[in-house]
Amino acid sequence: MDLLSQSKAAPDSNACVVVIDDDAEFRESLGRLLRVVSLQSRTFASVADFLAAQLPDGPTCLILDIRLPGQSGLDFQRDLVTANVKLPIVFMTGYGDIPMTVQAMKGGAIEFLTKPFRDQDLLDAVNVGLARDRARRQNKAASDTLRARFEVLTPRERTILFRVAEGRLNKQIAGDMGITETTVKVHRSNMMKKIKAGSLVELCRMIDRLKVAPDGAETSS
Amino acid sequence: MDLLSQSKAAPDSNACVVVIDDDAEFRESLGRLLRVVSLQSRTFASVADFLAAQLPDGPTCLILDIRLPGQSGLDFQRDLVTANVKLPIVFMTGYGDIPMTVQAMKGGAIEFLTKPFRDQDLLDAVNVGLARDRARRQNKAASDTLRARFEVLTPRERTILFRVAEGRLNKQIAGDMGITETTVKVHRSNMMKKIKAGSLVELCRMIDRLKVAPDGAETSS
DNA sequence: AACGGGTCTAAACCAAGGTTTAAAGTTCGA
DNA sequence: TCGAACTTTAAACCTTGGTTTAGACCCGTT
Repeated sequence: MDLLSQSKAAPDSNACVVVIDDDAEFRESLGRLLRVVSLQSRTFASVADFLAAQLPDGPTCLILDIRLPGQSGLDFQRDLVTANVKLPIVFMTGYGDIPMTVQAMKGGAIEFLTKPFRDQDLLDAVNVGLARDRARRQNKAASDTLRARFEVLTPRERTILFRVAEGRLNKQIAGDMGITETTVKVHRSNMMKKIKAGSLVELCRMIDRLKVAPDGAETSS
Repeated sequence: MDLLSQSKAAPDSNACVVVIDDDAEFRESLGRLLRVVSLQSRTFASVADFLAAQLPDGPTCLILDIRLPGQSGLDFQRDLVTANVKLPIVFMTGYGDIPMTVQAMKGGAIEFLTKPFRDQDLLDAVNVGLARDRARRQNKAASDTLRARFEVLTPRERTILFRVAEGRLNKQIAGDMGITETTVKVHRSNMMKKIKAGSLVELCRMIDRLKVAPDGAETSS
């Protein structure tokens, strides 16, 4: 969102492609290819090297070789899934087989390319990956601000929030909780202000978003 | 997900596994295996044979050979995706390669098994497929009844429904449409009865479901 | 021409939501 | 112990939502 942010079509200001491959020449070749299409890239020889650096803060796509010194690409993918890190991954390999491919794709890989591959195939996959990560980040950002607002609610305000989201009336909520309707109204009013919901339907959608993405998970198309 | 898993939870009365493979002996062998775990199956030698029959009406999972007389398994998958038929597919093949695998998995396949495979691997995949189809059917059934109710709404009732779902007040809707608040209230009331929404939050969720699944699509986990 | 469905409205009424003011009890940490 | 945050309530008031009754108009079909 800066002054020069994507002049017009420019898909991203700070998108970054991370290449992990143990072949130095190949890494450089990929870096050049990406530069041609105006994509930043950072290259590493191993997973360990990548982990030693820090994650880019913009939309990111991983290009991973399957066979790597130390941890393999597939192992790394499994770790990322376990750690709930949803980086899009494009796999490359010279020595792949079908079970590896299935595992990679089940793990959510964007593409599984066998070397040698056409440059365009890689670029297409990277663009899909970046688009997916962009969408995921926007989604996550929205969920995070929502969660932050939810955190400041008092216990009473939270329970009333959920009752309201169930469609219960103030009167019913008051009965459920053993307090008066006035009190419910006060809590409800404070809750709506804190969570910045302008209407009941807005609140409803906020709640549903909170419930769907309890820890940053999401369903990308 | 073990061999006897059905005996206890009995996940389905009328689940059906459809096997399409040109090897008659193999078909029969699969049929026996499925019968052991109490799964109905129907076998076909080709896609054409399957299409000539009619789709089972319960939860279904397809087991497809890649290489088939006539249309190949991958072609058939592509057609199903195009036709928006979301049957879960488990692929089997004796002569697969990585691009095929990638295409199949991108197309939403549950599994891609290379012959020979372990019985348990197939059964696991079939159970995942059936579970997914079961969930999809439930989802679709709910969306369908909702859509049916939406269809009986008059044009006025529909526009008011959407305005309400945007969080607009009766007064604002009246202003937007150039009619009185009383009229809005009447349409709104009739609309709520016809669509069987007991509260505003219920309506809100109904609308969101209609919008998310405009033609039976859905996001399975 | 008669009928039904859809649209529109007024008037009157009741229920539910929302705000404000003012006050008081609890709990917990500084 | 003091203060801050949380919780609770009454009372009064206003807005919004929802229903009913009764009537009117338009339009297409029978």
